[in-house]
Amino acid sequence: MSQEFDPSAIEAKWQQKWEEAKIFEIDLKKAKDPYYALVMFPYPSGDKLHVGHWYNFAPADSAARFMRMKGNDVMTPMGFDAFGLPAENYAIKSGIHPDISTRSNVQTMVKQLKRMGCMYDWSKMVNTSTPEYYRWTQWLFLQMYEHKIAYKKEAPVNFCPKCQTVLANEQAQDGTCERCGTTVVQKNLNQWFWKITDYAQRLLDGHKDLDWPEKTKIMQANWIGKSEGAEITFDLVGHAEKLTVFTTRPDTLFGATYMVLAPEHPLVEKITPKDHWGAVKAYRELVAKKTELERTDLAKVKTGESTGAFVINPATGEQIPIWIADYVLVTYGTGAIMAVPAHDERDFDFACQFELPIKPVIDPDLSTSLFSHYVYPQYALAKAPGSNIVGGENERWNKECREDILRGGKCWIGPGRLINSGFLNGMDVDEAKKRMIAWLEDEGKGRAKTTYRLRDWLISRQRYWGAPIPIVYDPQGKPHPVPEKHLPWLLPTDVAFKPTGKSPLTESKEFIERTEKLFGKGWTPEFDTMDTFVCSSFYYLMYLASEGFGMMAPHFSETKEGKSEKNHLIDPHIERTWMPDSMYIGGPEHACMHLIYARYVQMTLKDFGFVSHEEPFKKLVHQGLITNKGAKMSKSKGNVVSPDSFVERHGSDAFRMYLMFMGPFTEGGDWSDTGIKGIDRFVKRIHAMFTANVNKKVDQPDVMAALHRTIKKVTEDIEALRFNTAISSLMEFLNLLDGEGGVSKETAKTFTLLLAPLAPHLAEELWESLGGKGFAIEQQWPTFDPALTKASTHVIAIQVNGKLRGDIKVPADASKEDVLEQAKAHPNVAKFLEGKPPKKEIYVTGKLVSLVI
RNA sequence: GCCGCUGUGGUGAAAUGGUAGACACGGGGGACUUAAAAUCCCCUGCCCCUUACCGGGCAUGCUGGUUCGAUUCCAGCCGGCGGCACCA
Repeated sequence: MSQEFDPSAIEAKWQQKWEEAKIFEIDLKKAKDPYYALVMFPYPSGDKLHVGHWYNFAPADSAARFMRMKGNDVMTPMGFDAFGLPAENYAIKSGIHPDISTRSNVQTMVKQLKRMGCMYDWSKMVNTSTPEYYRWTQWLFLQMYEHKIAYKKEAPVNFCPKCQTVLANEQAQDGTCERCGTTVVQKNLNQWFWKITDYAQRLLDGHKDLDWPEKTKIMQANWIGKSEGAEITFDLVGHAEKLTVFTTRPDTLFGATYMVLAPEHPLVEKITPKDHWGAVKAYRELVAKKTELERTDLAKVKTGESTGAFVINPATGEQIPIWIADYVLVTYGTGAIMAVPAHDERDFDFACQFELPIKPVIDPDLSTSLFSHYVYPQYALAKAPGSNIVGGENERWNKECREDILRGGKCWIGPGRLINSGFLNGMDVDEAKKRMIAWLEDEGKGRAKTTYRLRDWLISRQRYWGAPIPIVYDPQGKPHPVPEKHLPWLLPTDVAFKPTGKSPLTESKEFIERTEKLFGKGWTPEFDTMDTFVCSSFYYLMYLASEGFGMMAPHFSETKEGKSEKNHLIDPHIERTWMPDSMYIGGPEHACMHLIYARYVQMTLKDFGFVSHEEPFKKLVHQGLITNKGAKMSKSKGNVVSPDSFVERHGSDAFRMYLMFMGPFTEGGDWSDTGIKGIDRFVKRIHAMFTANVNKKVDQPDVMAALHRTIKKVTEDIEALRFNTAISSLMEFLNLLDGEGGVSKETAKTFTLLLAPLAPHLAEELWESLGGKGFAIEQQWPTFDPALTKASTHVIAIQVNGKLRGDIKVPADASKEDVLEQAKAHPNVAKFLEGKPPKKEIYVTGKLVSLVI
């Protein structure tokens, strides 16, 4: 019957034909309907491509092929995020230079990717570790420097004393070194930052125009962490200096009974009197020794120390004590808080621990009078109308509070009305916030203030395998940018990979000599390299920067005719045509890193005038995660599944269809190869049907109706990336043809085109054998005739009181009356009607009758 | 703790207010074969009635609600996954 079917041979044949015809190479300037289909570029790991990559790339390719057949000029590029730690760690272990291992990994992965048969435009490939690429990473740094976005300040790094290396946060996760288990220490280094915080509001505002998963936008919004509140200034007792705090609850100022500074706060030394200094210093040292994990452990008891200093609460005029405690973070707000223990859980815990006064200022009970006989149900405090709990009663109050903790009491953080709060009394929380801010502004003691959790981007890495920061220091240590004409500022190669505790580039003689030769004696280069997230923050532009600009034009850094010409990243016309990217597909793990950095860099480039759009990625989709035995695939767990043997056995078409058929693209799942057989059979049956059984002149009307329904379903499903159901509807149609014993040539060709995005090689082979002209991928996507999708008869389900009691077959144009009549006449239905007329009769056209008795 | 997602046969799943389990895998039975593989055909959620046909009941994590009708919408609870986590 069917001739020998050899997917490997077919796939190799068509991959070669596609390449020879260069049909996937896009002329960026001539595109009329540009569609930029982008996937997150991979890291060229020694693990090669695994099924997770396939699960990302293959369906993305199917979607891109579909868009091409719909008539778009589709550009879908591929590249490598090639700088980074794994190659360097491998070099430390093996002595093999990262450039060599990276190039070899890239080569292997390109080969594997080509075996997939995706329609990548390889002429536009990028590799972030090549000088042609990283000259632009450095150019970006210079732009940031010129626009005062790049700045230097001291910041701690994780350092492993045993390995003598700086560790990324992910490598130091539970406070110990990932590799040797040694306790990680914090070291302060002078490092480069990019001011991303200036863009916090724009990063939030931009979300509204993005077709992104809501989940991802929420994650970013939480990461940016906008808080609105007030900054309040407190006068210190006996000092000229003032203490400023940030609070989201200015309404509770009357309830602020003490202050807390972060242990690292600079005022601590100035305000602590001698008799408290010993204890304060000891506490600071204790905190400094704690690991990040110990410090952020929520289960632990709160610790702290009194400074012996006081401030004046501007609302009450009372003196309140200043403490230091490590539950206050020096990195957020002003590094200091006003503590309102009655209405903040952390302050409440702390106050109970150290017996500090707790003064309620919010009455949670909105339904009863302001002067209810107790303040909180939890506290069960007797309270006379109008009395002030704190005044003169601190001792008793604390005692009862502590008893209450033993009973599981808590503070009140919800809404309510203000009490014990002078001019705020009786107001609700929102109103009181506004009134308090207005009062503070009038008094010159505070103002409305918005704070973000987002921190500036630390881009310095004390690592070798990254783009060198293009900065040199004069003999006085003042930084100067490396002029653009010296880009790429090459990564030196005379470096051994033995960790010394310093940035590896400090070992390079060539690097230091080069700097002195160009800039003068005593000048030194910046020895740190850039975070790899910098490299990946603009790579989507570099794919487009191929003609006369960007990567292919290093000469652009030269001056022409003595004029100083500005370096441009990208041809403005191409940028306007192709950006923002039409579809971006990649993993959700990048929600708060790459996907924020790329948006930020795009915004800065727009501000500098190099691009025309504020947002790089208009539509974003996350593919699901493929796990193995419930765990994320990783080399260290030894559970990485290689696609190669499956591809060899079943072919790329079958393997990619299997991945798509497994379930919804965005959901992923646990890896299992049971079921690949089903797709294997499907592929073989398709081949048999459309080579040996194209034996009909015309197809029956019901076959034609099914065909048009299939076109409709497959079109809508691929558009929505529902590849699993697209494939199952093709299976259903093939099952129907099997029943018919054959198919017409016209229908065979249409089916072949429907298959083309999903099984591209097989589709080409069938297209050729059916006598189609050109490539299948170059054909118009089939359209359906809505009139033909309609069936001539309907099966109507009949429900009595919501339960299915039978069904009837009626012509599609049957009237409601006829259908109801027939439904009631159905013997099993009549049995349940018991001869009585139904109370209610509902007819859903073409589908169902519902009778109520 | 907070935020988000998720829960359906032995398995992957489908159906987003209208016949729950499409399409597959696996399993059982049969055909072909010396045999196996491959291929093809039939059966396959659980329970009850029945020789059989025809029927009936239960079932989408749990408990309620809205509706003629709920896997789908609403409320509360339980389990799983992911993110953030002393952010004032």
